[in-house]
Amino acid sequence: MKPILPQGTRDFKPEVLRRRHFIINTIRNLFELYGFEPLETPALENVETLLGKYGDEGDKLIFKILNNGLDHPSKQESARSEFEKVIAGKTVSTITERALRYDLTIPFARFVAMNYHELPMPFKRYQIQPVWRADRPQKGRYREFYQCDADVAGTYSLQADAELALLYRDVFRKLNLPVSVKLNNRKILMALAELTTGAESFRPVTTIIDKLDKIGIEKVKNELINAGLTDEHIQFVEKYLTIQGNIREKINSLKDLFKNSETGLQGLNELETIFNLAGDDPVFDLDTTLARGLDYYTGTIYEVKALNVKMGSIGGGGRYDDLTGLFGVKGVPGTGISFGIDRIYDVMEELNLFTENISESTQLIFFNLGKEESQHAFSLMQECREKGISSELYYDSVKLEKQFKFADKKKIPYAVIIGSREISDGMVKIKELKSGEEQTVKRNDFFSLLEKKYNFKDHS
RNA sequence: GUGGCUGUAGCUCAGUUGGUUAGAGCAUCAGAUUGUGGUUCUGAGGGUCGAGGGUUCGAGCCCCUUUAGCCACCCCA
Repeated sequence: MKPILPQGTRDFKPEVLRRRHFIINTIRNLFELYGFEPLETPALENVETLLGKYGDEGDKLIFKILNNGLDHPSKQESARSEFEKVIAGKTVSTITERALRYDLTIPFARFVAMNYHELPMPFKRYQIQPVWRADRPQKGRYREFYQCDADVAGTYSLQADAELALLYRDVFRKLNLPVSVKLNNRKILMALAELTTGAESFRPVTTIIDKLDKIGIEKVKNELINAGLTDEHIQFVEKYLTIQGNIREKINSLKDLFKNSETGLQGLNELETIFNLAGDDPVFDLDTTLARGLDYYTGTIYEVKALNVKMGSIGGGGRYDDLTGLFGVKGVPGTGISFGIDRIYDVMEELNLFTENISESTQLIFFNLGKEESQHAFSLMQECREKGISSELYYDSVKLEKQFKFADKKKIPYAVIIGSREISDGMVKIKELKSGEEQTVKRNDFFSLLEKKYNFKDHS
């Protein structure tokens, strides 16, 4: 049979994985620095846990798992009739009762609801795991991809929101990736709906204005007309969308625009508090067009866009005042962000931001020049390993061309050569493979040379 | 779910208006050469042209179906 991957999934080769680990480690270290604790949840959740949490579109994209044992004779009859309901678009627990995780937030909410009384509150957790969506793959979109989430449960404090904004800033600063971290507040969007066609039109109006950067102001206005907004309303929306200036100026203009809306002013005060805490930084921006799709956001919303590259958002998140209500625990607010490391990887690859040494693993390769020679090499290699220097000895005594090529493929920076001549002289030869430069030293001086010239540290 | 583009050697790709035995570079393997050393030279293996059907004397090339990948829409990380 042909070896083949399911659509939208990927194998990660060593050099790719090293780069992914570099991104993940950067994020994880900062999560820890900010006081978040690790959590993992199962790949599988019960279907009911996930359904209805992501809107109608989201429900369609959840991978559902067929129950086992449907072929059992005693079940065949009911399975057949229940399957009719599946065809009709319903989800039936006798056919499917488990599904693959769609994001990390709902499983987190489920976890908090289940463990509320044992957890330190507020609970700050981070989670780095794959999620699955039955979307059609395209650029920057996979059916299996990783999310790195940091969420805070159990506080209304805007300090948490400010921390998350700073976390975004720090991660992308550390990755050397130019981005814009955009913030907005759902309350402002709610006020906008209230001041035009009423609160119930919140969703259609926000989805339309969210498209502004994609389709332009004229098409947005057309769609708003179709949605039933009057000329007066549209004038107001246009004013809102075209507010210019730095963050402070934008907030002031918006305060003026929403002076009659308590909700709007509240959202603006929240944003002001967050920006004051987070401090001035050109990465931050107040983006009035930012809406975000997920239904549960109620306050701050975030989105991260990579600069100078054509790619959807590489991070997003927001505040949700009722995180666990759906699971029966009331009054637990949450706020959180997510990093899409697959897209971050793609962007960094496109911008050539990975440094060469990321893919280095083994630092020293000992060439195998024969039975007796390799015995000397083996014992010196073990000394290297004891000193914490990652090293290996080529297993077979094959021609050097092969051993060089092996070293090249594994991106090993240095080769150690111990041939018969070196043995009889009590010497060791070390060669920097990139430059071809080589140096022969007494075996006793080997480690001091490594330390001095090649900057190897003794980690033992 | 809807639409567009693409599938030729392990990889990147040529392949003329349909015409004999489908090519190149890289990679792989073998040999020669090198002061035991990434070079160079010589040679070899490797293909159901994504799959199935059709048109034709004849299809890698034209038509239909199907599948996979990419891209766009929807939505999103």
